[in-house]
Amino acid sequence: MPTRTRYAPSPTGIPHVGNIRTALFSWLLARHDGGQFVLRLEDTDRTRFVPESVDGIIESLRWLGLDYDEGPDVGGPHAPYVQSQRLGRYRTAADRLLSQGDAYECWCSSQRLDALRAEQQRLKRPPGYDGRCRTPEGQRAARAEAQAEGRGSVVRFKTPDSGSVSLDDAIHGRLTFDLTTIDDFVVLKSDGYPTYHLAYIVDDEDMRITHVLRGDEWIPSVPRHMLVYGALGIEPPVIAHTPRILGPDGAKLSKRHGATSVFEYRDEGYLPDALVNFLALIGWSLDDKTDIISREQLVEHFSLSRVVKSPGVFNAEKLLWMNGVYIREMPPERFAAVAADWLDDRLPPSVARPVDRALVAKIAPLVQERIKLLSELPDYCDFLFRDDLVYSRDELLGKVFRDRPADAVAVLSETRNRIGALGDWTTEAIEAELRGQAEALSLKPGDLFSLVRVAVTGKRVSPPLFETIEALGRERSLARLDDAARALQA
RNA sequence: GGCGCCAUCGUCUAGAGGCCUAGGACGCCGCCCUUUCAAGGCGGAGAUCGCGGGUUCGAAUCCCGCUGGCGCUACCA
Repeated sequence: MPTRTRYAPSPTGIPHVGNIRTALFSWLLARHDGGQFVLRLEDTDRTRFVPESVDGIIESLRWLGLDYDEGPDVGGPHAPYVQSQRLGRYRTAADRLLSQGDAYECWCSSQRLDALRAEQQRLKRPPGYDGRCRTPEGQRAARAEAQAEGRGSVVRFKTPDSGSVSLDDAIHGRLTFDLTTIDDFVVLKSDGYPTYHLAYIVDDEDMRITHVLRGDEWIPSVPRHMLVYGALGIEPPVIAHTPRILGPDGAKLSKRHGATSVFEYRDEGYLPDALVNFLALIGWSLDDKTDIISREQLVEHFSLSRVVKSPGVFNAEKLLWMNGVYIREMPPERFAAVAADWLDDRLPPSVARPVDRALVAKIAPLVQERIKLLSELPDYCDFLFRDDLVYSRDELLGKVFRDRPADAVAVLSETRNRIGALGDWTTEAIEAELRGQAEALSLKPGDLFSLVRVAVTGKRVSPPLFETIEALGRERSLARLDDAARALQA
């Protein structure tokens, strides 16, 4: 039987890195085993449904490279892959439970249920359905009230009053639950939609899912699920409860900890491969020393047996470091292409589009080894693509020329003349000339270079100076030296 | 309150009785390299393996208890 896993998010918002990590594990497992990965939308809660989130889910998987073999937009042999389009399947299952006596119709109002719960809490008793509709008399009375008020019924699973059920979790090992504390739970809502407890089981069975991976916040629901599997005569798939991803304070990862959606990471300039690598290592490891691991290696080595049980804190600094590693490891041509696209998107509108790809190709290797985020690109090299530099007098002069601006002007003009007279406009020639000038003026090389750097780039931090000047070209470089000198005289 | 899950450096983790005077990585601190910024190299600090009992010649590793953190406790997933 081929391994089939699925990612079954409910379309209620933008994909969260926590959910995505579970999706990643599911994808890795399917790919490792040469099986299939399925996308299914669990949209049974009409009150929380956010239509746009469907595109977000699909786009986030696409961006991360987690391709699926079957899903709402690509179809497949078990279509439809959207729960709201499969209501008949759940109705059939619920009817079977009803006819078998494993479930019953419950007509209790939500007001009664709320009041019941409040009372139970007040008495410090475990909250739970009291079973009113479980008895013919109770049910008759409740139905009469409901029909008088025009309310419908739900289908409730009849949980045994005693005994226990257990699951051999692929990550946690054997989990056993005492049924005495489990109340009768709803499997079909009054609007005809199923609850998660019924829907996922029916769908996984229909779709031949062999391995279910989900967050460990689902563990408390396991006994209910085991009961449903049993009543429906379904052999449970392998079930694995994955550890959760926490924020730095140990609480659930949320917006106040920083970015939580994969799109935020994409838009900040993280690389999908870096995020995949990082996420894979929260809760899973290859060995005692591997931290940079390719997608292919991940697929080759992934195993549920190496997934840990304990929750992991999202270490944003490590992700940042890792992204830098991935940027540096990109083939230079590829980085240049990515950089050009990024600059096209992010450079100020005043810069002509599309950006000069040849220029990008020249500067890209120099910035590639200095940035950790693609979003640092514009700051690092915008000076190459615009000529409207604004000089800060303080930055231009620095500490060295602070009290002698006239000297700085003279130095700038000499630099202009020296490199203007250069025969070869090469990095080597420019460097030799500037070093010669520094020596002639008995200036520390760094002091001269800083001044020239700000003049040419407008910043104190830039890619290496000589290469930068070469890339800028003779004409533009000379003009900037002039501009900077003028700015100091103004 | 009830039920449950988890527990190794600040963080991600390695560790499945002796290989551990607990390894790697991020971060942090030095030094080196250096035209800025990075990157890189070298070195360092950092965990009495939550606590207490057992079992054993020997425990981070097995058992029990405790504590702490977290989760669930909806006609949400």
